[in-house]
Amino acid sequence: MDAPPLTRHQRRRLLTRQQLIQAAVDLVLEKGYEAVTIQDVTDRADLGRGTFYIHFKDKEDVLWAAIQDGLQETEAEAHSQFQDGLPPQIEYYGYLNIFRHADRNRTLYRVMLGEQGSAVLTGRVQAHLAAEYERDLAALPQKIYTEFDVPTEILIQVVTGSVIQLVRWWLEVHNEYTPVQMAGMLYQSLHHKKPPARVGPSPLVD
Amino acid sequence: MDAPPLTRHQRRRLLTRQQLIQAAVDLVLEKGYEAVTIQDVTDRADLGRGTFYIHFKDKEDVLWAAIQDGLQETEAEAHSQFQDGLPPQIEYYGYLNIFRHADRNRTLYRVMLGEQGSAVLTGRVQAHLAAEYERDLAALPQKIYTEFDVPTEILIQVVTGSVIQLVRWWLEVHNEYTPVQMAGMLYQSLHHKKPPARVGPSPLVD
Amino acid sequence: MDAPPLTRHQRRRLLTRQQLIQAAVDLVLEKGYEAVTIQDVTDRADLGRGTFYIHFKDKEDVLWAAIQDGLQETEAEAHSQFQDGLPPQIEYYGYLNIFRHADRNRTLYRVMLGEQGSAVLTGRVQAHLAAEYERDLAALPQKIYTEFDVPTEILIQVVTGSVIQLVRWWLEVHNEYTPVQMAGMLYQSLHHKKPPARVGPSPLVD
Amino acid sequence: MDAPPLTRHQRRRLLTRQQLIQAAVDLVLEKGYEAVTIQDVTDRADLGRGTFYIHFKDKEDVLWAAIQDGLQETEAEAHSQFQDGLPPQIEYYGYLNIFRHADRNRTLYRVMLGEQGSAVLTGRVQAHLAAEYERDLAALPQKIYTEFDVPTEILIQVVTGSVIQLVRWWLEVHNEYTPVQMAGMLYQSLHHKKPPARVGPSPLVD
DNA sequence: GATGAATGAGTTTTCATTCAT
DNA sequence: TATGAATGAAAACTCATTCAT
Repeated sequence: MDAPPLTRHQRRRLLTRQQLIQAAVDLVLEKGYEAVTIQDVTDRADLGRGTFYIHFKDKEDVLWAAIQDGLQETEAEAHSQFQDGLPPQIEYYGYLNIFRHADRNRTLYRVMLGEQGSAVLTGRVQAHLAAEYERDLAALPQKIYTEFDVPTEILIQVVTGSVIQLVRWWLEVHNEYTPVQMAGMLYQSLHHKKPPARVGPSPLVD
Repeated sequence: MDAPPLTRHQRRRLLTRQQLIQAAVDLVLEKGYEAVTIQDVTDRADLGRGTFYIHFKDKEDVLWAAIQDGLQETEAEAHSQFQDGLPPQIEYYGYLNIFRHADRNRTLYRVMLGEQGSAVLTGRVQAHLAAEYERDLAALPQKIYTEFDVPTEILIQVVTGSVIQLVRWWLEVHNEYTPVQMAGMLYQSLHHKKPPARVGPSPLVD
Repeated sequence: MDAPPLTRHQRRRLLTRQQLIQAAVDLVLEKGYEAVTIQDVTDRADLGRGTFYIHFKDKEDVLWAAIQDGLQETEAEAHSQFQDGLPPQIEYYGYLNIFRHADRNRTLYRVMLGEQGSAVLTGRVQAHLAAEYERDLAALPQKIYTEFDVPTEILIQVVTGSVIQLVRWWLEVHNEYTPVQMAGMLYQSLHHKKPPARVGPSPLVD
Repeated sequence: MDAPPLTRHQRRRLLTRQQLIQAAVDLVLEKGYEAVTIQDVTDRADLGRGTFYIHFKDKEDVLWAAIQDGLQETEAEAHSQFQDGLPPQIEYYGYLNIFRHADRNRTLYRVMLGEQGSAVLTGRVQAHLAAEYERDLAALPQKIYTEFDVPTEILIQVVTGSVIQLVRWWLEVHNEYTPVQMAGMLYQSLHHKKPPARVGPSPLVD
């Protein structure tokens, strides 16, 4: 976990890569996935045409790189929060984590999930979330939702479908809801229970 | 509702149009929205290049035409069913109607909702469903879901997100669930109640 | 063998094709095979960029089309000459036929055989000549050259190698030899016999 | 002829150069002259991109260097053989020398003469052989071939064309002929005489 | 209305080459 | 000397669209 010492060459390479990713994400949000060309990206990043191909294969490749960075960060945050035991109503905190991360990375999330993005990439994000959710469910001691005999695979689709659509709507449509409110409303809608009361000063405050 | 008598010319024109729509939908499912070209479509439909432009403006235009036909048919079916009063658990029958129609138009629904389609078009489908759902909700005498103080706009996102994702999953992943089972499981997941028991021979049997 | 009546469309298509072939051959002679681009060709033929791809796959494709036309014509001429019996010293007339045709199609032959052309295409020409020569040898009543027990496959290489190199040299280097002289000298070199004397007015005069 | 003592630096430099030449020749045989890029060469030689330009100007430059090495070696061998007087049927030994050297450098010769190579380079090889042959002819006391009054310049083309085509064929097509057999058959074909009988143990045995 | 040859703008992609390390 | 990231010019190639028939 030590930060590996990077040569100047490597640092330069990494910077160029980040510039390309940033330019690609911004442009997709502005013009829509299909309308963005590789040339747009290199122009925006102020790099030579060929430089793109040193780092990425095509448009999908850059964006998937951007998305993976985002997903990884979300997960890392989630896992770091619950190192000493899971609270009841764990799902609520899962939702909250997603809304918070989306709030801090609005551009990326709109590209990941929105109409400006690519159906293929959104599909991959959904599949990724579904897999992660399934893993988390399997790790839980008590089974949730099972009172209704609905198979896990179905529940996963319902939850991921709801979450993704709600985040998309939240980021696209003008509204004043906070991440805490959004997570609470989603929790209520799906679980038919009040979300945990906010008590005292907390690291989870938004 | 009377079938208007068509001239030979009109019938020929309509046939050409249908051939283009069918070719476009099939090709999008096979190669993905982005990869399909107008030439692909006319080649598959066995028509001249220019013929396309007599009927449609561009790729999006044909597919949106296909989708609108599909959506219109789904709604027509739904509304014809409940002409003499709404049953309790009306939502269940709404879900069921969608799954049934999707079952009979698998290719079209996969193009409408799946990864092969276009994010823009799927977005429009979602917006369409959301608007329709909102209309239906407003028309209902009793408010549903309101016990939890979740605003309608949020509920609409949760429901449409769930429905779309579940239909998508159902059509893409191999599974043996029937439309009745799917609607039932979705109803349970969202409403936390058993779906209506199936009683006797019924026009709603799948 | 009737000339098929061509529609105006087909005639136009054929003309465009010929324009592309002519432009390609001329340009290869001027700049060399490798240096010629598709754009050069369409510019020279005064046609749109994309038109090329309606007719040909790539550079090699146009040139091979040109070459095949040339080879076909040479063969047709040869076969039309000897319809009523083969003269003695038949090889001489074969050589003569080639030099005459090359003389009338200097540009094409220089592209086919010369340094400006492509090694791949020249290889194909050689293979074509070799195959044709083998066919002709097999059809001859008396065997030639066999006094030395050199296998046919070897002789074919010696003859085609000599012919091609000699035609190439003749077309590239400034010299005043006529086709009849060239054929005579080649015949002497390979067969160690005087070529047939030229007697009286003859359709074979150059 | 003394081996000059090389510094460590010079030895390293020479090795790099040889690696580039070897990589270039191998790649041309594999993919064809046109398809090979400088990057292919440096990748295959496991060297940095820029290194190429320290040693060579371009693709043609490396290959011509390789070819010159080959030609020089062939000539050196030829001249070392006949230091104490020319045998009769000297041409036979010239042919044999070429086939032997080609046999020991099959890859290089296929690149030099074959379809995978460049028409320009093959042209240069032919010109080189022709010049050398002309020099050798001029040095001979007795004139050969002149019984037929064929000018030397023509004979040179016939001989070099035959030799090159025969070597090319021999290396490309599967066959079991030895260099001695090939030289003998070529000698018979061109000179219409038996090649010299092989007598006793000899340094010329293959 | 249907056809399909021709168009040429727009993109992707490759590659030789440079240059700071 | 060797490196390899970056460059950007140059080509290939595709495709939507037009238009004469």
